[in-house]
Amino acid sequence: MPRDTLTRDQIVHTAVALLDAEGLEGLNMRALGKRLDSAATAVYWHVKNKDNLVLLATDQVWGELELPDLDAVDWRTATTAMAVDLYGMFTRHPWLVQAFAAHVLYGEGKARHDDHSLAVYEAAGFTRDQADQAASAVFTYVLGNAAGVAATASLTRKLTRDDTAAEEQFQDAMAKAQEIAMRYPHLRARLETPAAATYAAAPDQAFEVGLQILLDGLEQQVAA
Amino acid sequence: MPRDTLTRDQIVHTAVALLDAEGLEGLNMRALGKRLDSAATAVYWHVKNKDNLVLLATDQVWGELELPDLDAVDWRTATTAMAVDLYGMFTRHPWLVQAFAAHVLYGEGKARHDDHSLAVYEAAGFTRDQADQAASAVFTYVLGNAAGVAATASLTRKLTRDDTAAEEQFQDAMAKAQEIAMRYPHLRARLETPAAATYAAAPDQAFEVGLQILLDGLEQQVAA
DNA sequence: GCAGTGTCTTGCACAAAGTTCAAGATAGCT
DNA sequence: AGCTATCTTGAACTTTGTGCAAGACACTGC
Repeated sequence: MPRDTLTRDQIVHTAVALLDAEGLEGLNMRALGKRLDSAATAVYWHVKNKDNLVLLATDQVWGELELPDLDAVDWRTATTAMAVDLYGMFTRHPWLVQAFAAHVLYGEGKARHDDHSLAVYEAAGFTRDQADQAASAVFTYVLGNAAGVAATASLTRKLTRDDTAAEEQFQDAMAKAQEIAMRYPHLRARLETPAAATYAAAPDQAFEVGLQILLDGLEQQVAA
Repeated sequence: MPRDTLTRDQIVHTAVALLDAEGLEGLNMRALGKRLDSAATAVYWHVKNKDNLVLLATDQVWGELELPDLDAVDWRTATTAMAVDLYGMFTRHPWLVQAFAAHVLYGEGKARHDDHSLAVYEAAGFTRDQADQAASAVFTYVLGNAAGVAATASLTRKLTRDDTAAEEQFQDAMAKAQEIAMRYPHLRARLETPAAATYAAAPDQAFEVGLQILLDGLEQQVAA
């Protein structure tokens, strides 16, 4: 064993931690080096470049997912569990969404997840095309939700860090948003009612309800 | 009129063009300056910073959307049209997705769109909460689809530009992806059949079918 | 016509960040 | 003990965002 040498695994792990804490634009090689107690450039021996590092981090994170037992539960329970789990992954690692929008990321983790999805749908009586469609639609829906979460996370990070200037900029944006919303009748109605905080304030709940609606649609399809 | 001065509008327009052509990471102030035939830093007189510029570009692009006449068509036709239009916007400007995942973007354009969505659903008999939920779910679904499109667009750009190194890297990734897929039975089955090109090759079609499924779910909800 | 002022543009410069490279350090092998 | 393969380091180059001071231009009032 060479002295106290870096590992690719250790680097990826640290990168994930950094990404979680600082977001995609907060990841930089020098900061990573500092966390690893090594020169920034030492990383380049183990990893081709930054893009590649993000890709490895993505693969790593997919490993967190648990796949439900196919025989133990009905398909809606199973797909709901998978979708919620996926959503959780994105929530824990908001930078993932940006990574997904920026590069085509297909690796072991996604393959494992997709395969299991397809298995669930096919076991439930979906044709192969229907299963494809269902898996794709659900993943897409989760990803879309995750984008909202990621945006919010980025904002939150900015606000908790340099509360000096960012705070008032935020207040400004909020005020402007409100002013805009007031000019549109349906949005206005929502602002003017106590129950205003419906879905905007509870993205997780909106996600789950929407998911069930989507699954309703899928169920209807397979029943026909 | 001062000589040949820059306009904020002109800058934003050019920025959109550059973003469309080069993607989010292809937008830089010096390139923008070159397109505008001015110094890169001249932009800073009209725009606070790069983030702000992207935000303005986003607003600009929302203006492209057409809103269907509420009385002319039934709600499914209307929402389908809106969703497809939205999807088109994301397809034409893939960088939008990344922008949406990176910042909370709420402006005139989104407000206008949201308001009209809500109007459609409420006119169709959805309760207010149901309308909220429906609008959110559909937008989210479109955004998720757009993420896939954006990723592909970024890849395509990379491939058409420096075909030298990127090409073989791409082939490499494809080969690896295939190798992975072969280890998972359901994915493998899809690779081994002529009909393999189902949804992976036709994202637009998958989008529309999935959208209808989601709308089925929503319809069921309002009928109950 | 001319000085003055407000509006915009430019060039310079700096800092942050990705990446390369040559040189150094270390562990194991002979 | 020396050689080599494996890593680490520091310096350096490049790209990119952005601040700043100085300049250029048009329009005003005299």
